[in-house]
Amino acid sequence: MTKKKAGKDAPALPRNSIIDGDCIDVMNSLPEGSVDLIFADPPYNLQLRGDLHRPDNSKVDAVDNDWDQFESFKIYDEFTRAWLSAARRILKPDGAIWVIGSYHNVFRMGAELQNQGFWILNDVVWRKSNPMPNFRGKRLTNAHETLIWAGKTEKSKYTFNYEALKSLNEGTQMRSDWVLPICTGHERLKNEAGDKAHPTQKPESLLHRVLLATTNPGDVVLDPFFGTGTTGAVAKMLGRDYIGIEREAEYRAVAAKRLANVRKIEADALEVTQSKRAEPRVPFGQVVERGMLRPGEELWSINGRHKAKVRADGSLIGADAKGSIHQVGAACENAPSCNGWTYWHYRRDGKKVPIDLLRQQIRSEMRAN
Amino acid sequence: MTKKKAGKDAPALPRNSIIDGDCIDVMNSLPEGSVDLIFADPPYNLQLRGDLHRPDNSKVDAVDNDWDQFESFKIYDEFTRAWLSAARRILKPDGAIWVIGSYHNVFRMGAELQNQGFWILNDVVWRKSNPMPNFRGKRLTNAHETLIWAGKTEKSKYTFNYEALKSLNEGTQMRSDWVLPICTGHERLKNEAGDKAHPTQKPESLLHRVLLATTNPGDVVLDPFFGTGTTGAVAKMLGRDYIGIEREAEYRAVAAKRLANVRKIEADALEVTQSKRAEPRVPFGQVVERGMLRPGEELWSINGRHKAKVRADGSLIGADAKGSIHQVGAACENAPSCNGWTYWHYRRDGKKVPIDLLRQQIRSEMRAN
DNA sequence: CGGGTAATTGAATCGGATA
DNA sequence: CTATCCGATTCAATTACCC
Repeated sequence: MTKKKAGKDAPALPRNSIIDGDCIDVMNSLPEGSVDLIFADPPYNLQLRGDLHRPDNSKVDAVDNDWDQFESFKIYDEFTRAWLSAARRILKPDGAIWVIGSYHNVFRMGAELQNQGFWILNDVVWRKSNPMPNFRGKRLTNAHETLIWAGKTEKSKYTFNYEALKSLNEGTQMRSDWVLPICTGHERLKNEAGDKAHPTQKPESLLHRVLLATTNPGDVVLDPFFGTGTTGAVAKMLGRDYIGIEREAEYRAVAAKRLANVRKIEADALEVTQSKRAEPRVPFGQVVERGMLRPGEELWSINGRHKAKVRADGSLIGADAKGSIHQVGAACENAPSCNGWTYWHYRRDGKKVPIDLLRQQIRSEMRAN
Repeated sequence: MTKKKAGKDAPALPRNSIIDGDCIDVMNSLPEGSVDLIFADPPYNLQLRGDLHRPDNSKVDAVDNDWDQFESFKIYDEFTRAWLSAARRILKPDGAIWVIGSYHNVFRMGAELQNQGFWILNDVVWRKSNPMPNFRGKRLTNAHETLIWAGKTEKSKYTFNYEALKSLNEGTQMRSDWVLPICTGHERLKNEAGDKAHPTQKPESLLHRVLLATTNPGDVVLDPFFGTGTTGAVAKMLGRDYIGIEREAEYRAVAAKRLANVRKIEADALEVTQSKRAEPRVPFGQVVERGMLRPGEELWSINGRHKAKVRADGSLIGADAKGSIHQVGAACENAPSCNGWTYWHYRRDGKKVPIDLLRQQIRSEMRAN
């Protein structure tokens, strides 16, 4: 009989399977110290009040599932403590965990990770390239989610494939902010009725980066909130073993079907070609924020016939119009449109300088990283 | 004895000054409910070791081997609880707070904000365009810090200059991820020895965006960890009043010198793009009263599919409904609500004109008095 | 099949004044 | 406190539809 770390009733690790049940119970039944990586996307505990409509009067399909309802922060904290503790037990000593959340829950998860002795390695920001806007104009567009990457302990010799991520990032060090689109189109799984199969399906690109960065082929990746199985699909594709835990039969069915169709990809095909980065858009407001032009300063038109004053919010106020550098320029010239960047000039040392020079300066700083 | 909100020893609010002392003591001495906005950049865990006392008042030794991680968090949490509680007391009912931190402390601050009843409005990622690289290649480049923006309570009617931020972003609404460079160059304050005057000086561009977004001219902005006074400098420049609390004499001296040299920008450059919500309300009945539309005249929906007749009391009567311009519009579109001003059009010279034009005319007459 | 336009949709803590 | 009414408010990406 082989020596094993778990109690005698602990089953062998059920690699590449989807387990039915509550994730805390299931994890407690698995052998201690047996999993290389855990990726967890738990309920966010959104506290939505009424309905929300878009400006075109269509209704936003909210996440109102029972599994996201908690009575209080205290109840949510107890839930977090329980599943994180169960997750920690089954991690190998050099194992690591990723959790993802929004401001509703991520601070509580992060604090509890620290309380339990996990060692935070990075927090990572998933910057969504196409987030849902803020329809009422009452807050900032909620354009990101936060991931936390933590080792089981401070001493854990965690896996980090530095070079792989560097090449993913066109040869420069991967940063803690990742720009990736949300999961839409064909990748978004639908049920028979044609509706989304799961309200919060994550994009495969996100898991691809996580698993490429922090696991090796053959590693065991466990996801306690498996949903429709994005973690499993990417793990299988990348030659890692997965274990999914999911208590909703409907999600398990979708995930099982999905996983059956996933092909492991060849090692040489793993290299991903990143799309070329477009020249970053620079709003004129940044020129003001950065103090390159001062609110109240005057700009002159390229022909010298018009002037306008810079305001603190990056808008201009001219003789007859106020608005963006483009709008006010167009109004001055009585033209349908105008490139404000080349139209407006400021004075330095008696010379007229196009504001586009300031934009170029910002862009070169951005490129320099 | 008159009833007042602050304790009897509470002084008047010391606007535009830098106060010497521990921020918890100082805030507790200020009048309750008197501050519009708090911006706080508290010290991190590690930096506190030499400065903090344990709950039993024994001094924490920086090189104390008994200092374990758990106790470190416990003491940091007590510190966070104390200063956040003091901050909350002096906020106006509709006040708000910003805190900034990294993964070392921001999760604990966020959780405590929620525990105390602050209502998180957004978490904001300051994405550094020029971060320090991770030299050892063991983790991701730590390229961001996290800010949390929270109202004093869920019900607080917080200030948010939506249009101004939209303007800063050249016409599209501002997102929760902000790309701004770190504080370097001539903006970075140096001491006599030529070293940086403060280890974590924040860029003015960051404060510019925060204050432009969530305060109005004349508001009181308090910073309990004032450091070299970036919050005060930007507040003064933008015509807001500041209160800085700082216990290190060296930082206070640098901040005082800095603030003396800050010029407030002119009032007209401070004006910011206004929301339509600020415009005075015009009842549709005024349009009829003033004879701009005659009772009996027909209006057409924006899509041309519905019509309705104007009645003498400023209500409409359509095919299936009667009532206000908004109610009849909503009924026509089978929508939960409708802005009748932009929905309904009248005919002049064969052209369809939105009735909102008539409202604008009335408003401009009101402005002219 | 192509090209252009319209429609759909996404982890959302999304009013405020007046009676 | 609740109920009612006015009226302000969206970005990127994909898919569907039409000619």
